[in-house]
Amino acid sequence: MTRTHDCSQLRDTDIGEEVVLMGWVQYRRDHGGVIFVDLRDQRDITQVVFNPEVSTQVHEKAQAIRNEYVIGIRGKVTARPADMLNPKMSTGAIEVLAEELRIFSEAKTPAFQIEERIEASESIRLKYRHLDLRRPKLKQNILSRHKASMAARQYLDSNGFTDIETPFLTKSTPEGARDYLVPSRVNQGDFYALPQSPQLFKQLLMISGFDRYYQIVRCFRDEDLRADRQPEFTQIDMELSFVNEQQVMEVAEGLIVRIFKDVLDIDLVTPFKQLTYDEAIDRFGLDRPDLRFGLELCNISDIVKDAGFKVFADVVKKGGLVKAINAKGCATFTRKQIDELTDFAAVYKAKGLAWIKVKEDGDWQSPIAKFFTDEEKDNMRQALDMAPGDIVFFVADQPRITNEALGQLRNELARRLELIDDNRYEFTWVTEFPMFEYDDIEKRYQALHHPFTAPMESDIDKLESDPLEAKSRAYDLVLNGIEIGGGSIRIHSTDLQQKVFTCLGIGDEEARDKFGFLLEALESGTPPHGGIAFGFDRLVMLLCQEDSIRNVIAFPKTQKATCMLTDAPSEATTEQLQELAIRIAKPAAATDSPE
RNA sequence: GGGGGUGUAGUUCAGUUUGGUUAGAACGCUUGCCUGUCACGCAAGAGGCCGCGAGUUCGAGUCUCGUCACUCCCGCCA
Repeated sequence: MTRTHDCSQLRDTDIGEEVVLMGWVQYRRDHGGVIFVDLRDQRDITQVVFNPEVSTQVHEKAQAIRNEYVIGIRGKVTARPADMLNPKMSTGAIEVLAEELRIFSEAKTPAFQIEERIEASESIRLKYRHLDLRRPKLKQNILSRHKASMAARQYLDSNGFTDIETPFLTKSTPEGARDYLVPSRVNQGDFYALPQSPQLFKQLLMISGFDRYYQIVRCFRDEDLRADRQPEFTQIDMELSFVNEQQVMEVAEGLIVRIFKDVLDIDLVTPFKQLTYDEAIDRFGLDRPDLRFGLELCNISDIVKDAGFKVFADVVKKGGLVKAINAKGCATFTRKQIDELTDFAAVYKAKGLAWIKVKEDGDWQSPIAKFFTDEEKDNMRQALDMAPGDIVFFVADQPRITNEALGQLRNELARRLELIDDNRYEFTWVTEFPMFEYDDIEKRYQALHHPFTAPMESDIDKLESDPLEAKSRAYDLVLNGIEIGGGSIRIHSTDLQQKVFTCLGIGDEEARDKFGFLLEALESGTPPHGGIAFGFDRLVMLLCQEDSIRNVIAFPKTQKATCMLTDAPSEATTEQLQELAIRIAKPAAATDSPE
């Protein structure tokens, strides 16, 4: 028996033809006489009919069929009776009258039904991933992912990029995320690290003279998971020589345009918007603004710096920020809703959420209204465009907290007020990031992007004089409030690289030890270069309108980084550990021996 | 590491507020009937460690404490 067609192909033009179809049984409908089977394969569903008038033997055999059995049938394509067409099926004009049946494989009753409309909990779906992948949504997501991947490869190939693989077993780096370690048997006691990204290798490739590199590559970070974070994830990674920021962004935009065209048939308009980091923070509070709605933040620090309301005035005096959002027409918010929003802001460390409702007569209803002079009120009214029916929310705190809390509140308000159009795609670049931020816990500067990002030329002097003011040549691409990619122009001189290491508190010795190979390579003739990496899973998630990257990864991990299908990770055998010279020393609390 | 949510039949859930005697529904499953269904229909039936462990109580799915799993978020992570 040889398959002649798949379950998506047959139409009324095929009537009379003898065909062989193979697939899974979606439904069996036994009418006592005639039996209908909806036969499903990857591509679609075709109805098969077992009629005792055609063959009593085959009909009898078909009675044993159950859902998810894998069968093959040979038969004639026939027209359905005129009033029995099924317009819901692409193959609904025909059916195949079975003359021969093979049951390739029986199937246990599945843990959940292979149907879109049937809900199943995430843990069940993960445990039986092979079944979930049979269902339309997940299957479509995986196919979209493939389309996106093919679009990227074709675009990059036709733009002169070379796909070059880089090692997975590589060297641990001190900056950035926690590494996944792999013990070395040949070199007992030593460990490889799985790459957090191929960053250094792609820079080395530029130094090698491959002037346009790309890779769709797995990356590994041993950090806690989120809906949009898995321990292993995929990047579209690229690097170019002899380019500046604008050139990288242009190529990257072309890539995104191509992917949206091929996957969704959407024509995006380029160039994308560009915001500086400072402007993004000022207007939206976050470095990944969602531009699908307004509700911009307003800095009223100057207006309230001398106000009788000490909470505001003191914050400004200590170098903090007072900012506000006007939720137009939302003065109807109840006390309960305001409390919920206050709790929401508290998650981001805001100590409070002040508010002012503007009543219909223009008067303010607010616990804090009495603290302001008429002039301050007028200024606020003007700055915030306050009209009857509005409610304004305020956060006063250190700049970071004010911006983060109010920026997140902005997103939350938009969700609650349903201001977000799910079918819109608002891209923006965010540029001119700071080089460093200060880590209060480790008492040192940390690279906002990574240690190989070049500073803006005009800011090189600030590396020593005022590191926090130095801006970098980094850029992020943000789509609907989600960072989907980021990159930078890199440092291509040893001197500058060493200066940046110094800022980061990486001494000469440590630099030689950890990055010696890079410093060595930089001295061997390095082209100016830069690149970008896209979070492929996140991108596909957005293309598929999913809210978790687990739904676009064939075999994802749980929030505790386990695989419910294979039960990984699991213990190693004593022999394995001996070969690696590893002894397990779990904390005493983990043993369950009685006291 | 911290906070929230969920956990009851194969699956999705109700029941938990206010403890009470036999834990329900839908879908699925099994069997029988049915020659035009397409989420077929009709009839009958099977199916429960109420996540796990302690405790309170005459009595716990329900209350308390602990614990485990899944999930969302903060921290962490670009």
